[in-house]
Amino acid sequence: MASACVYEEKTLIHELTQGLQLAESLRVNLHSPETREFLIQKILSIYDNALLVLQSGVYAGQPREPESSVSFRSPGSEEFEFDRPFSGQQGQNVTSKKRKGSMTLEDHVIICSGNRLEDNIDDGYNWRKYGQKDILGAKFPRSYYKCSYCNSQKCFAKKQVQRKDEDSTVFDIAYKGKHTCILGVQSASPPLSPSPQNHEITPTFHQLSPPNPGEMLSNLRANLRVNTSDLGGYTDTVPSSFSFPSTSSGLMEDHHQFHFPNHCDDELWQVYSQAVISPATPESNFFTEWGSPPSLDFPANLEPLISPATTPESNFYNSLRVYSPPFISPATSESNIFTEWGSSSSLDLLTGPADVDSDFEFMNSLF
DNA sequence: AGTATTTGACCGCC
DNA sequence: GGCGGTCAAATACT
Repeated sequence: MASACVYEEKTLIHELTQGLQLAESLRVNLHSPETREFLIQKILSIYDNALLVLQSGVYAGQPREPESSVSFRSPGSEEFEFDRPFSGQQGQNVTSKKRKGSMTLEDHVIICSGNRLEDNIDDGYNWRKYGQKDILGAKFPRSYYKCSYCNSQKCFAKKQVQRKDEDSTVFDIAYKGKHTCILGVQSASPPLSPSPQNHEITPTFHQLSPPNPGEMLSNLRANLRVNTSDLGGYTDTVPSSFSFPSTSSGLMEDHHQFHFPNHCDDELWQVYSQAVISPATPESNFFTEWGSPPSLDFPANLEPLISPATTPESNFYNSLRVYSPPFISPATSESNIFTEWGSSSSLDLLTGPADVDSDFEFMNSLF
């Protein structure tokens, strides 16, 4: 734990230092709306990351008591279990005294979705709603979803979606169980470049091994689509759906945050998505071996820049930042940014505005 | 007609 | 007994 704390401290310092630099850049670039917005988002993300590190308790040396539904556990903790179907549907926890359905295998995601409806939150999997419940003390009901392939493929992945009281544009999504379906994964990741391992989530502890970065981004590429059909109206329903692997594995509880700046109200072709995933387990040091950015086969119009976002010595998490020019070939009418990651990765993804080449170069220079 | 969603009832944990 | 999670019949949608 001591060494972990050192790493976390370095991560914090790195993040905050970067935030400082970005704030400085912001001051210099106040005149450029796009750059300004980008920098603000980056700074906010950095603060989010830093807070997550602090809140996780590992930095402070003492595990945080799980607050409400967000908690972090390591593979070594007792509550870490594998390959147990979610909920009491089968097998009903013989030993656990916990409330039915309160299994700890969860990924928690907080989504700032602008004005999107929860229906529009597309994480790449196919879900069927099977219940809705008013929760005591919550302003909005909680929706319960299960994988559409729960019957045909015995896939017991589930998720709960709850709109936040404080901010109705924010959804707290709890993923439980893991996808064992093939179709679900395939639909989530259309195989542009077929790679069998991309379409299967192996329900074993091996999921904690680092994903192949190239693979990861290949999936990302395969699912980068820009919605062109819904952008016509300056409506408040921004069509920037996104995807994330629902349950990286269900092996640990992670806390991810997604921010969806709602810019389409103002600028038609500006599609801006940013995802920040911050694994919380101190053991997430699987990616530290990424010495250099993976070689990627991105189409010319995507040409992302990839860089390790944290210092190599940081084992708390690593991020991969992907910047892509704004006009990702709109082959389909959906925006679907999908990534696949292990439990301990972090991925920043940003699709920039259309006419900001100079800003883009500037952003590139930041990393 | 087949599929998805809604919603009241039920179950089990606390 | 209260509450959260799930089931399943009814309903809506395609």
